[in-house]
Amino acid sequence: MATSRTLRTRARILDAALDLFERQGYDATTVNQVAEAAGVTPMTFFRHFATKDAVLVTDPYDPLIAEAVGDQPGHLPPLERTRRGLLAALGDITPTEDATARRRVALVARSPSLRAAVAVGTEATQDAIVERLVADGTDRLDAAIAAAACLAATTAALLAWGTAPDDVTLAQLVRRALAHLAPAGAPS
Amino acid sequence: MATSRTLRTRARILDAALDLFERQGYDATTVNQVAEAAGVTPMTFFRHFATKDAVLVTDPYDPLIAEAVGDQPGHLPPLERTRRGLLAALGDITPTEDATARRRVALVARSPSLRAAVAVGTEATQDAIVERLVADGTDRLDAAIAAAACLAATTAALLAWGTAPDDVTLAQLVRRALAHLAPAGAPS
DNA sequence: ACCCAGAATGTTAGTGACTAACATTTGGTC
DNA sequence: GACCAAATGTTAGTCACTAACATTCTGGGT
Repeated sequence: MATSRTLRTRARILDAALDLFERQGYDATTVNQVAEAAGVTPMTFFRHFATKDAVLVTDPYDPLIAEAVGDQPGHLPPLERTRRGLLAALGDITPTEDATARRRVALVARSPSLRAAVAVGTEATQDAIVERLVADGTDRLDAAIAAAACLAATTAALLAWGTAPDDVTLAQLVRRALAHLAPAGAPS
Repeated sequence: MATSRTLRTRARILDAALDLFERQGYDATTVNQVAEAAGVTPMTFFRHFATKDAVLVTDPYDPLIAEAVGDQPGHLPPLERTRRGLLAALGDITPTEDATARRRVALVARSPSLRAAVAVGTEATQDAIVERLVADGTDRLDAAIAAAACLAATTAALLAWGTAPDDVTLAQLVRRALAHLAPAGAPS
């Protein structure tokens, strides 16, 4: 298969980008610099990552999250249903698979333009949740409000994790964030 | 004073932009087109609006909101304090001052790139709230979570308002959004 | 009416993210 | 060793945005 070469190139670009972004800042680093450091043409960079920020911002979790929300009891109000769904999907997440996750999040936390990119990505997740709730009869606006609030709290936790001490777990912070949205100091 | 000329030019640019954006879409419209339609140089466009999206996205409400949050009883949990503050600041808002508000919001609701710009703007509001809460002793992460959740719900209401029937009030939707975050079906 | 700062606009030239169309190389297969 | 297709390169362009400098207005004092 031809993917092995692809994967190696992609990894080289990613390494070079992470390195340069950390050393001189995201905004101060051009795609050309990253490409050159990776021994590659700028054009090739964009063939592997659709945008400059795509190197750092990726979230393929949408379908899982929407499913987890749908799995919660349908008689609950949308906010609580979403909250429990997110808790189920992310409450015990452990990004061991990707040791660079924290570096990426730390970079995102530092750059406004990157946080904007995260917001765009989050919107897709929000839409997925909304569609799932609407399918069960929830009013669209109510669903959007619930999803937006829960995801915003979760994102705040994610960004905080980027600059938190090493022994702090992402799952811990997410649980803490969602606990704030629990009905009146209620259980878990 | 020299501002009269400035205001007229700014208004011409704004009118031209709104018109073109509505007719051919935000992303499909270039700054050059807007400038030309306004009888002005692209450079002049940027002297009046720092970015292309600044024509549509502006929110000078940050200090008012932060103050309103600070005015709520300090013994309340941060989420409830923020919620009541936003309610006080926006719960009876009436954008009569600007008849184009709804057109602008409708445009924002249609374009992902514009929603990203809104997210960036909201971040400033969030920071203002967070600083105010932190000044009163709230933990920074808790403050960020509370502000993010409340503002996300509010933004969802704002975007919905853009495409809602004419007799629906922005204040109505904001109150509805924040009601979702009230502790256990509690009062107003 | 005249003049003159200073604001407002224009001009030119450039950077950086991204795209489209087409040419070239590379790696595995028969 | 020739062949096919994926991966990369090349070229040329668009668009948002910026900096430095030149020009034109506009209002206020004489």
